[in-house]
Amino acid sequence: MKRTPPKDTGEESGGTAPGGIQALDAALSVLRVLRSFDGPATLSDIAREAGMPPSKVHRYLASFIHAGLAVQKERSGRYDLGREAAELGVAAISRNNFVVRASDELEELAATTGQAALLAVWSHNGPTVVRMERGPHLTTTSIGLGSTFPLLDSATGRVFLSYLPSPQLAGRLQNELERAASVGVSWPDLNPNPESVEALTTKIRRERIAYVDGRYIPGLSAISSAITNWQGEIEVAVTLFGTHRDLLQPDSPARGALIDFAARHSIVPPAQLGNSSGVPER
Amino acid sequence: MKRTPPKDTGEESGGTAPGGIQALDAALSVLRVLRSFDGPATLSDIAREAGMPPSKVHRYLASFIHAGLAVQKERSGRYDLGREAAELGVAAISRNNFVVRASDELEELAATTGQAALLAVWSHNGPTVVRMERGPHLTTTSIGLGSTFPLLDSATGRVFLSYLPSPQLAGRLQNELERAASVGVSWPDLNPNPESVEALTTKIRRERIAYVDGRYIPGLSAISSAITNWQGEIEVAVTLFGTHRDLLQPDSPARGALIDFAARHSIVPPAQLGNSSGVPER
DNA sequence: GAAATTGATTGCATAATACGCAATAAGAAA
DNA sequence: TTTCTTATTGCGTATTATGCAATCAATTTC
Repeated sequence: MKRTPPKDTGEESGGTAPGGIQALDAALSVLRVLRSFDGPATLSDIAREAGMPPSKVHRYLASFIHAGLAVQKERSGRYDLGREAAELGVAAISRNNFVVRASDELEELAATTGQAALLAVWSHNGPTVVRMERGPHLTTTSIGLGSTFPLLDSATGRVFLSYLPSPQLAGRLQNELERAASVGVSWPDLNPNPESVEALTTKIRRERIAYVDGRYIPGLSAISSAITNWQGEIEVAVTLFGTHRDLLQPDSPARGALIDFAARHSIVPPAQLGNSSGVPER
Repeated sequence: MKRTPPKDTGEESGGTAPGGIQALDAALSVLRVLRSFDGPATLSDIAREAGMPPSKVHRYLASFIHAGLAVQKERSGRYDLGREAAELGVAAISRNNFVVRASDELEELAATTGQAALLAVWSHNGPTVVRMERGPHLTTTSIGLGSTFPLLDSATGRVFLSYLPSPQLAGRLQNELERAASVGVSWPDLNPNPESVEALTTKIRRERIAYVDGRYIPGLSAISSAITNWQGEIEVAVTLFGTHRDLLQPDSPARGALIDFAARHSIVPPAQLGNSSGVPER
């Protein structure tokens, strides 16, 4: 009796793990499906979404229930995440440090993109560099640990501009807008007024990438992306910079790698918890 | 060649699930072991704790890594919980009605009290921040999503100290008591010994408010209260914090608002169902 | 209320793979 | 550089996960 061949549909969990256990891979894809529902789900819903026969899914769910990761509601018969899922997750949250985890892989990001890379967090002085990898080509730069950036005139600053709640930004943004207006500065993609700032930040959040069309530091190009938490707030900005303007091209490999890096280090919010849009109210 | 018979040692995960999948049961017991470490662990540590051969555990970990539930640190080779575990946890928390309802009104609490506000749930690493509102005045803080707190030296920790059953607290409390005693630390309202802890927790449960007389973080004051379920067990701690020490005054409006908030989000246990005092047996 | 339909759960034969064990590779210590 | 320790991988086979059908349970229809 032949087993059905593996489905060729693009599975987000990406099929089987080399050196892993196939049954476990399949089971974990079921757990992921269970997680992706907004709330309790029927066996047939789960099986349909997982692309598996209900009897197979039922056995996986039996084990998840036994382990406390899932529960079956008595009245409706629906399955939901169990207490152990919360405990596992909160343990993971308590061990998650966005800066440390991004730092662990920053060297590799710099190496594969061929750019210098930095991490910045928000501080009293604005976006502040907390970690930096020089990468293969960077020779000299004044940017180093502790460097800060303006909000409007740097890729990193624009990322914070796009994700921080207004109260945190207010004074600093106001100062920069006034300064730019008083010396008649504007950018191809930004005029120093609130409407233009709003349009730019909407674009940055949509595209998950920021840059400055023009130059912050002569001879340097930079792109930046946000690592966000489950409230949709920015935790760290990841920035690539180097001397080649092709870094700014929409199809540059580094750009894709950066967006991917930031996404891999972000924790996506579920629909219900707080900000359903994933973006702080502005 | 016979497979080794199942270990007769009392496995907390309770062996195999009727109607489940044995490999999955075993793998999930490994995941539970990984969770139980305070941080990254070596393969041999995990295998020893799980009572399994390292090669078997390695294969399970390969699948967990593939699914994003675990990561292996490049430098140390140690294994830790991954991003998918965190996202699973956030999803599971978002199905906890106590957390969801408190989250829905957290922003308002922060606004009306003028303080930053946070929600913390218990994890293996202690009280862990799962939700946070910065409020009108907080600009920078090292407290963020995923932050954990000590039991004795934080308002949030003291709330959990007052409501969690002793077995859950035992190791962590013991460590903190020993550490405080060894460096000669004490607080105006707490000496590092069990009797003093008992008196403090009784007071906290009576008043439904906890704070630290002294400072956990210099310049920050915090008060915390428990949201409890129908069995009188703590589900979430709600904490207000800010830079003004008047937050700690017994007549401060924020204090009253916090106690009211927690009470409104708690379920009063029915008097006829056991614990009429609403306190878990200690 | 009975019959039909739908969804959940379980039994069973067997194809598939999880497993133990040993070998190999990689990393750390001397 | 050598030795020791830990992590990872190969492989034969014993074990079990699986597909399919049957059974059970719940819901819907008449």
